[in-house]
Amino acid sequence: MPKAQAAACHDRSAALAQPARSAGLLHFGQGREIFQEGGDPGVYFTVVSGMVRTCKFRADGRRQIDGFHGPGDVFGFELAQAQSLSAEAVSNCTVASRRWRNLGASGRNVPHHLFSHAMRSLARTQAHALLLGRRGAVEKVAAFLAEQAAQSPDPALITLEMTRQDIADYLGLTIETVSRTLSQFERASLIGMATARQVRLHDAAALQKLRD
Amino acid sequence: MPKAQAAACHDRSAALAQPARSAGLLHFGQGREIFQEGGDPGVYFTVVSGMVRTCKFRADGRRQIDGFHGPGDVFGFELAQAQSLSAEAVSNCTVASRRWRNLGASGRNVPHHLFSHAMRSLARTQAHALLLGRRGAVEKVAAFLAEQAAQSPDPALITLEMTRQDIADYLGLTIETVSRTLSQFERASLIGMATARQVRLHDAAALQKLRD
DNA sequence: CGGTAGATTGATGAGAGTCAAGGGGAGTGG
DNA sequence: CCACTCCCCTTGACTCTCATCAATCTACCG
Repeated sequence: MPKAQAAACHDRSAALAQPARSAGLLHFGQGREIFQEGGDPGVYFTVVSGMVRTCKFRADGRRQIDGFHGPGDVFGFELAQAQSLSAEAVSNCTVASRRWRNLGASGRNVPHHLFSHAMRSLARTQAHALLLGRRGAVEKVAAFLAEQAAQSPDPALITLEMTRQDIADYLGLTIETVSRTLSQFERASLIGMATARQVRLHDAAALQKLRD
Repeated sequence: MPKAQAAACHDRSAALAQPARSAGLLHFGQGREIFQEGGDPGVYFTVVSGMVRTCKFRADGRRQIDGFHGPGDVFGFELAQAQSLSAEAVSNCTVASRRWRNLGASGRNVPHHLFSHAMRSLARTQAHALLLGRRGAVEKVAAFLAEQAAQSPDPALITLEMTRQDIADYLGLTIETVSRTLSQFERASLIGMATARQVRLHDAAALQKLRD
């Protein structure tokens, strides 16, 4: 089965160590697993520093990334659902875990911030579904760059914390297609890449057009 | 532009009539618009009978369907976000509208049922994103059939209320590919189609495997 | 100075999109 | 009751994009 190769690229057995615990904050080294499918549904997390990915593993070993989460972002809400995702550290990162009671159908009210987190997760996931619905690698990669630029301190300079494989699994493409599309953008002078992880947007307007 | 053709297939100008109002319940004829992007964010809806689709229209006229909603399902929560979707009646349907205050950051608690709706919308959207991330028409269509079967009174007999175009826009495929894939399933005796809208699952286990 | 993981590039083929031409089925009107 | 029409669906032929397989290339680290 040819797809087994891709699975090996992000073998989960590589991430087994226990995180350091310090005043409710958890630290994870790059690639470490933060929680896995079927974890404790009574907690959720906030990213303090670094970047986290939430993902789903298929039966055939293929991986699909649900989202990238930077400082301030909340993740792990999905645990309340049957939908179980796992989470891993894209880079060295610190996350804060919070316990909460899922009140079930108890009829009690819910703290506003929890509702707010749910709504933001919903918006994020809808945007992702919209992205995945696009046909064409160009549209997807352009949309991805725009998304990253929006979260960057300097919207013209993106520092990608994730690998090409991560991007591919997020966009529903292969690593080669992502790479080729970025090269294509560079040849067209839409972007410049000092290193593979440093992307400068030369023509944001043109990229905007490519998004759709 | 070749894609303009597809846009004409679901021209929104065809749906302009006002719905009948009766005790908070709204009735919509097939194809009618229930709300459009940028509508009143202070209401959400529950399907009483029939089926509703929520969708997004792109600049080039292409349509992407966010979800299908049957009796009991809640939709329109997205209105609270910048993410605006529109909603249309797939079949003749009745929906109940409810008003709610989006409390913003007021710090007050939120009624539990609202939170519950948000979480279910989140789960639904995540499942859809997972579906769209699949590569291959076979996987997508098989997953779609499984999804429909799960909501059907008889899990072995699906009555599709939506057109092939709806299905295609939901799966990120073309109408031809959806049609061909269903025909392929039928030739393989995985399903049987008395009419184009009546699908009998002959081999649910095999379809399950195709989902991946 | 290797060694390794990540990234790029090329060649090739499978699969989905596109364009185009028919087949029903349901409703309408004669 | 039949003919007509419109819309939806299906099927075929062809094109093109992207996945796949394979070979480097680069940067980083021991």
